[in-house]
Amino acid sequence: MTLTLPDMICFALYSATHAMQHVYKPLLDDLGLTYPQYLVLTALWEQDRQTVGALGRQVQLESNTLTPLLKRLEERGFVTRTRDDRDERQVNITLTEPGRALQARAAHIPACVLEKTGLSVDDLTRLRDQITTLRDHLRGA
Amino acid sequence: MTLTLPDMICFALYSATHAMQHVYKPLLDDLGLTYPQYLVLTALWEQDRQTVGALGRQVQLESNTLTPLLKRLEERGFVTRTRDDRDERQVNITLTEPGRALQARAAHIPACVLEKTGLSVDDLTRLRDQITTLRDHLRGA
DNA sequence: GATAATATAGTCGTGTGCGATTAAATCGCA
DNA sequence: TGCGATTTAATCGCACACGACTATATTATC
Repeated sequence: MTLTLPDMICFALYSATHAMQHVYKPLLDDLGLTYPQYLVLTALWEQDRQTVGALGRQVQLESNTLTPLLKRLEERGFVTRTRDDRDERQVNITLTEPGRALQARAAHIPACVLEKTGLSVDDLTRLRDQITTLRDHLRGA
Repeated sequence: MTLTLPDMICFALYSATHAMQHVYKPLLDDLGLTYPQYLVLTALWEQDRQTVGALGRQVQLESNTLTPLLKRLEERGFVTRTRDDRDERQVNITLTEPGRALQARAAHIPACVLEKTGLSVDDLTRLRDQITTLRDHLRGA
């Protein structure tokens, strides 16, 4: 049995993810951020000073992806990367003042995206929960 | 207002897409295919001999992504790339015999993935339709 | 029939993702 | 205390994605 692309839930996810990033693109361009960089900063705005590993568990990325991304954020002056004194294996990521200031400049983004979805907050919340449940099943949880 | 990652539907999509690709990975490794390559072949199994542009409209990718991907599929002997005689701007992508044979070797994949989702076919169908609707809204349809 | 506009693939540069591996620090346990 | 196992980032190589641009072919307009 072979399904066609429109029948496949994997393709629905794949193409919806790309469409979502396409909506974010112009909004993030104004801040000079890529989409994964925005996700990492969102985690840091919620909780500053996290290790690479802790950030990775939140955004679901490994150090092989995060390390170069974080170096780029450091080059742009949004975060600092410092070895932990107590455990030198770990690297602490801390927001700089410009990095913190981005939060205010990004505050309008969720409403812009919500409007583009054409769905109500309730519908989106339900859909988000279903997608999250699917993801957790796939991850073997 | 700033949402946390678990609240964001964009992150639900993003992380679910990665989890889905993680499930496909070992299944596709057996065939020597990447996930986007599998999507392109799915389109060709449904309808052989398509132009680069037609394939791109189905999998939602541009020629800058498709051309190198299709060259790799050609190198592996799964497709041929030939300029159209009537319109030399277009390149026709055609399955080879090994490329067609892959369809049978991939036939078990949908059932394997379905099982990993832990959801019923009905639930998945409903979820797929909701995600597709969201995608089409985001694309401005 | 010449030429501007459009369509189609392709090229290039940047930034992810990720499997495999490495280097260094810490931990566990005899 | 010493030493193997584990943890943590980082490195490397490959394959997407995609914006910007290019080259060529076709179409439209006069």
